[in-house]
Amino acid sequence: MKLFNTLTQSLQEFVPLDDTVKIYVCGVTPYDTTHLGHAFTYLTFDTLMRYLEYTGHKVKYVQNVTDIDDDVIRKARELGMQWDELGNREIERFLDDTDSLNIRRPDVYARATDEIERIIELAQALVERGYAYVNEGCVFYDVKHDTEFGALAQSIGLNDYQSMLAIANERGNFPEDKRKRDPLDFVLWQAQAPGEPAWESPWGAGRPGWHVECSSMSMHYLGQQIDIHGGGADLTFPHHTCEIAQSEHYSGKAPFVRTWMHVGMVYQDGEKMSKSLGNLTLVRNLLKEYSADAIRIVLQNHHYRYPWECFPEDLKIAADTAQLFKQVRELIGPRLDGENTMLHNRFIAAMENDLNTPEALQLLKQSAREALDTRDKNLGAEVLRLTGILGLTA
RNA sequence: GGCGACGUAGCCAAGUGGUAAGGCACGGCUCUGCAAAAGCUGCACCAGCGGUUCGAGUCCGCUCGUCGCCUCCA
Repeated sequence: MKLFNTLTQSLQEFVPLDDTVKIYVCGVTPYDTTHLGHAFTYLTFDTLMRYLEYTGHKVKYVQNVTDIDDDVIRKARELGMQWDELGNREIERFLDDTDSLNIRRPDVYARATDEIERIIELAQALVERGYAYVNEGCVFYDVKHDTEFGALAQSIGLNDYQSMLAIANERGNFPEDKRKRDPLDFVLWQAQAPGEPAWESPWGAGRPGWHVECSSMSMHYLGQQIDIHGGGADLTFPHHTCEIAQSEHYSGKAPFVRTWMHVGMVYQDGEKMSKSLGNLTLVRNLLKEYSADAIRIVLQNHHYRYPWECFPEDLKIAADTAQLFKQVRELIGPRLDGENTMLHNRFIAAMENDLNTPEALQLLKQSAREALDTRDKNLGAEVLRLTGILGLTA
């Protein structure tokens, strides 16, 4: 199978390190509802996992939830809730929403707050090795000390350390700057602010920074080098760039991740769907009108790497496609006895080409129509078997 | 500003050097008592200019336009 690696900006033959494929995907910060963009990201990895299993791989899939973070604390205050109360509620909602879309849960759903001890250990090790420093109860990653910092950022156009530094300096208006040696430095551990939740550490009470939890959890649950690390394209920089720096200088092993996969953003009203703009299509609202299959089809009709906008018409078309597969089911019945090698091979070829689900679905739609026209039960059975790999339930 | 991506019919979109898929919308036809549904059918100077080539939507350069990233973000 060929997958596009963001780091090298090229399609590469995917070969797992050992007999279990290790996948880590950055999850949500649980302070708001699940929208179509989240669904696109997590459906992509659901589909990948199903396909890898179909082709005979064992898969271990870890997804994190950053349940302690500035946004969670802020939103909880706005709502007059405890931060963990809000987090628990939103985690439940997120899992409900993705369950409703028939997105399989990861093997490990890991919380940042369960990771505190190991995060501290990681931060401490980076201090000892000179990649991080302590100031006023905070620990910062020392970007200047790390000559390799930014390779992933470079892949999306931030060409080198110097330019990142120059840009950051231009806008040096961050309150943290006084405690940091360099504006690009990022927090591994931050000292407790009044009224905020905190954990004990060698540097006093505090809580983890944003990027460090994923390094820690990925290495803890999957090992120091993994096959695939994924997430939304907006995480490429700084989040994943920082993860590489932390992880590789902690473990002394590179690459931390063999294939970086980034999912394109979903748009609404011509702009990126985002919580701050409020232009959201919520999964739970869509589910009132459309089936899980229809929503999966809308998403899988787009290749995971490219941004797209969802129009109401696309949902109707997807609903028709879902209906088409149901008609095939009526023709075939519950047992899938026949097969069609030609369709099977073309489907596999599409999926092997960087998980090209739009092409795969196109093949299935054409074949479904043909099977209904000619009452070809072998072809129909093959269609249903393959829609099953895509996680459809017709 | 730096860097990156993209620009194919009204809309979505395939296409990775060899006569431009498909879908939606729209028009015509068939079938219908009418309509719907269904079926058939029609519908593209590939943003512009230049270059490489026997041949370019596809490769190279420039121009124009749209968008993204640059410590909120799936």
